[in-house]
Amino acid sequence: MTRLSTYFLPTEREPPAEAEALSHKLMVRAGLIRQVGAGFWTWLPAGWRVHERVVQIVREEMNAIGGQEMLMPVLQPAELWRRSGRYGIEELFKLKDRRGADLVLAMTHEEVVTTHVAAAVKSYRDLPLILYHFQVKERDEPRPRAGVLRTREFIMKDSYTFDRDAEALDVSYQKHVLAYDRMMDRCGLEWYRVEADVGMMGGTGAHEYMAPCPAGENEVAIAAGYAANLEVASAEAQPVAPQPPLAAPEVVPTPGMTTIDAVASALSVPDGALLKAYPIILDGDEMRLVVLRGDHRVNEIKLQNALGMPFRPAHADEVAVRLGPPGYIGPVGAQMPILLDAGVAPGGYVTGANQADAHLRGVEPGRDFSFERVDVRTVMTGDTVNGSVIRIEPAIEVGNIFKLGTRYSEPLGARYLDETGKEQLIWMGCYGFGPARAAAAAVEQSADEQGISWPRAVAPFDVEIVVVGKEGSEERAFADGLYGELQELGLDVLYDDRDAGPGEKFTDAELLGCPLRVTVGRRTLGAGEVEVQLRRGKLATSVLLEDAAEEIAELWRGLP
RNA sequence: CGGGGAGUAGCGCAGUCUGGUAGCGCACCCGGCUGGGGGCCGGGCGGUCGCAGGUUCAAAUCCUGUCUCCCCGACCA
Repeated sequence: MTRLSTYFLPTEREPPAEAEALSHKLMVRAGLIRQVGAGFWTWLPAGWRVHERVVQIVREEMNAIGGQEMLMPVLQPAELWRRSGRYGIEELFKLKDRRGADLVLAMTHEEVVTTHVAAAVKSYRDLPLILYHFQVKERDEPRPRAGVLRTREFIMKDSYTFDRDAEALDVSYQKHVLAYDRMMDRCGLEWYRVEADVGMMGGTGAHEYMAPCPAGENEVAIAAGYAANLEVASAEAQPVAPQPPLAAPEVVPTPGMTTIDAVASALSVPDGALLKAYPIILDGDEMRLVVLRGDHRVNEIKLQNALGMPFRPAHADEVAVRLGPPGYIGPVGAQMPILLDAGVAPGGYVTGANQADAHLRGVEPGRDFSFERVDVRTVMTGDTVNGSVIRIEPAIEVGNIFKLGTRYSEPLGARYLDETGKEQLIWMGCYGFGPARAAAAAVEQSADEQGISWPRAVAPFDVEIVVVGKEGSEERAFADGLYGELQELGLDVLYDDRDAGPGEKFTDAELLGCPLRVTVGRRTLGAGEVEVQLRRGKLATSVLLEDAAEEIAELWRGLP
């Protein structure tokens, strides 16, 4: 029953005052979603249709690679999470039942699915497996934001693969690459598959599926043939003008100049002619000096990955005691290992002199200090990969695929016997996909001044019929009939049969953004036609009354 | 967690400084006109001013506490 006169589609003329992101504003205005609390959202009927269309696409692609759909509970015993070592995670909602037993609201389902597999799988003959489900996930996010883009409760497709070894895991992973590529395409999104950080939980490889748009929370570095999350991106730095070489470093007075900017402008050299020293403390209280070009920034994720262990920036007093006055430190004479960033080309640089109010000029890496090469800087716009220039765009992470390895099979005891009767750990992968984010990304990428303009595959309805004419009129009668005919042709039709003005109906139709709008009014009816407008580009055409439904369906099939 | 902002009718807001009958636009309801881009006329409904305590003859307004929401940052296995 999708006559607008009886359908729950509360549209708003104005966006909520607190809304910032385009998708947030439009999805609320169009009557797709409503907020319940910080990070809690209701999907209204039309919004839920969008969500379910995305879900169906994901389901079909998962089934196509041999995925088996199931369902696991959100509420789980804390014990499982203690066993996997994830009970301490801040974002995990924890609660107690009436008997005082500790429970959690699951944020993903590795623990449960691995437990089942551990119990049931005995032999290499039982592998591989691809298990998945759509389920509510709960995360106590520090800061929910932007409508359904970042919420504390959301539905996610999670799949888990179980394989005999790393090579077999690669195969399962590759299947997911294929499935995910198709899901993103079918949702009508512009997207990139980017290299991603594997995070603290380890793992042996990860990609994220990113949909570029202004409201995105992630940044991706993109060049021809290259795409990576900025967190892990790597590229060639833009060169800086070489400085005249000196036989040995030379002290230059720089009173009060403790910033790159101040020193560079005092010496009339570009920022990139300086070397920046970033002192860090490792676990065992060891100090290291990370050295990179003055115009570059340390990427802490890359640095941590390069170190293979956590670190923290050194405090000012530690620097003063072990190296030199903060603001004037440098690699020359430093009594600690030096990590030199890959962005530093051979040549002479200006560095801190490890004494107050002085810098050194003509410092050459290798000649004046020894070092270990690392790649720990944040890539910038204009850097290059294989000669092509990097650009950086904000993007929404719609999905991610991740090789877990034995991270969960080990603590949860998921093992099997191989052909030789030897016990082996199962190799796992996990793969998430957020339908809500896919929907929001589609809105972000396709909206215009009038509202949403859905890709055909995820629109709440295929066609919206707008009838202009009062109850009992010839226009109404024709529109009523057309409504039925289009439905019989298999289209999802929204029929605006409200007793409202044409302006209001057109405005609402454009806000909701169904791919086709059919207008039935006296003007065209008299001419023996009805008007069909494509939401994208607002192109209007007319079709003859006799076979209007068939022609409209034909138009719809040809849409992107 | 740090910084900033906001809670008054369904939505968007004014009123708070300077205490004195709670307002505006849109939406909604009734009647009529209109019928291809939020049209017009007339008449209506709707609010414990986030919550609790305090000051006062009197509190949306002043004081104290508390809850909630938003934005920026941190964070986001």
